Amino acid sequence: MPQKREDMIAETQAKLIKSARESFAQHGFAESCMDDLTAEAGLTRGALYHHFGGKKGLLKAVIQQIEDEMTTRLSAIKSQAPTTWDAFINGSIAYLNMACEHEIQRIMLLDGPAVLGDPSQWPRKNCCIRSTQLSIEKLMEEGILKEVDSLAMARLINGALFGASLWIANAEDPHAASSKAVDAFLTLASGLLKSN
Amino acid sequence: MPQKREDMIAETQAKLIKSARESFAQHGFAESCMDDLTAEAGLTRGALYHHFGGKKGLLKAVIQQIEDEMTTRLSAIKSQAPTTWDAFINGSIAYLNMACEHEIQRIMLLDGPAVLGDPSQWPRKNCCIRSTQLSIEKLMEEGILKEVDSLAMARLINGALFGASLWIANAEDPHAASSKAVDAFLTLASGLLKSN
DNA sequence: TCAACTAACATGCATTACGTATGTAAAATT
DNA sequence: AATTTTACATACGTAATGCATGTTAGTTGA
Repeated sequence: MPQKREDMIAETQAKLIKSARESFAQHGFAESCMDDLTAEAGLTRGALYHHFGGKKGLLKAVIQQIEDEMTTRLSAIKSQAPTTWDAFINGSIAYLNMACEHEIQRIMLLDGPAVLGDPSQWPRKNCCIRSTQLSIEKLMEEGILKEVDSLAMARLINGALFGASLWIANAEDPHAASSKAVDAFLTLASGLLKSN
Repeated sequence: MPQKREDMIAETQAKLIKSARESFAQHGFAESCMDDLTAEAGLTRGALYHHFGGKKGLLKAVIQQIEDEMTTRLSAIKSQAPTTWDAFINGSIAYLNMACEHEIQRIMLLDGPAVLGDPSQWPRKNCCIRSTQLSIEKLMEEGILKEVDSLAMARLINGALFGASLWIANAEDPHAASSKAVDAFLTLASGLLKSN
């Protein structure tokens, strides 16, 4: 029985993205070879060029997938928090932890910006920053936070967590570093509160 | 008259670094071609491999030079500040502004970490982070700041400023964005103060 | 249902950039 | 002055990219 075209396409793309994700995470974008990567998926470079237009296009697709997963994980955590402030803090810590994961750090935080530029101009427009921004706006509406530009603050905070994650991932004792980073972040975040 | 060998070497290396700096800043590391780059310096790839061992080695040298310049600029600004807190704030804002400069953003903040990994393990060990860390330690000694891990906090802060710089550099109105970022940063930094 | 078409890939080739091995000339050493 | 070192240039092999061109399988219209 002949296979549906749509399904074949989706399957092919999924295989390529999966392969690319593994290769990019393991070797980095620059050192990943398209021949190896596609062979791993049981395909050739022809399929890659057809569906994604090239290596950068494939990276975009991989990033899109990872961003979707991060968004899902983040919103699950934030939705469990009792207060908006807790959601903000727990979400931030969750983001910090995710940023320490090798795959995310390598693809999303190192290669992504270097190859594709400013994350806010990516396909999914970097939903992690948006998530932070929305928390901040909600907290300001609730009158808990000082008045600031929410986007600017979200950028600062996400950047801070990224900086910390780079440190943690390369520390001799990542666990200890992580705990210090969380402490420091809580201190820093207290600057946002009207009263503390 | 024969030229001193040491001087010739220094001159050759300086020419290569200068060329590389321009090329890396303009085209990015990955898109920079070693043949073009060395030709621009009036040399060939042979000289490059001899002195720097390869493309990454040259990037290291370029980063080293830029870091030295940033350190000089930063310490000049910090030394003019009347108080330790002012030095910290002015230094941070100066770092933010430098991070918006195209050359620094491209080479130090995007390509550098992607190609060479964690900045704290670079030749100059990222003196900008150290500078921030020293300010924080001094402020804690003066009893102005809450007690935190100074290195963790320095990482958070430098990361925050980097995140903001990426935003500013890609904003429609960079000037307005910069001013918002500075405001937001001052708010955030107030979290460090014991009393505010 | 069968012909015409389209799209999903594979294959082959040209280009280009990298890295190294070797060559050479000038300076340093003896 | 002879020898050795070293700062480069040159030449070549290799590998990865991107495109141009196949080929085969699905899809569509009569």
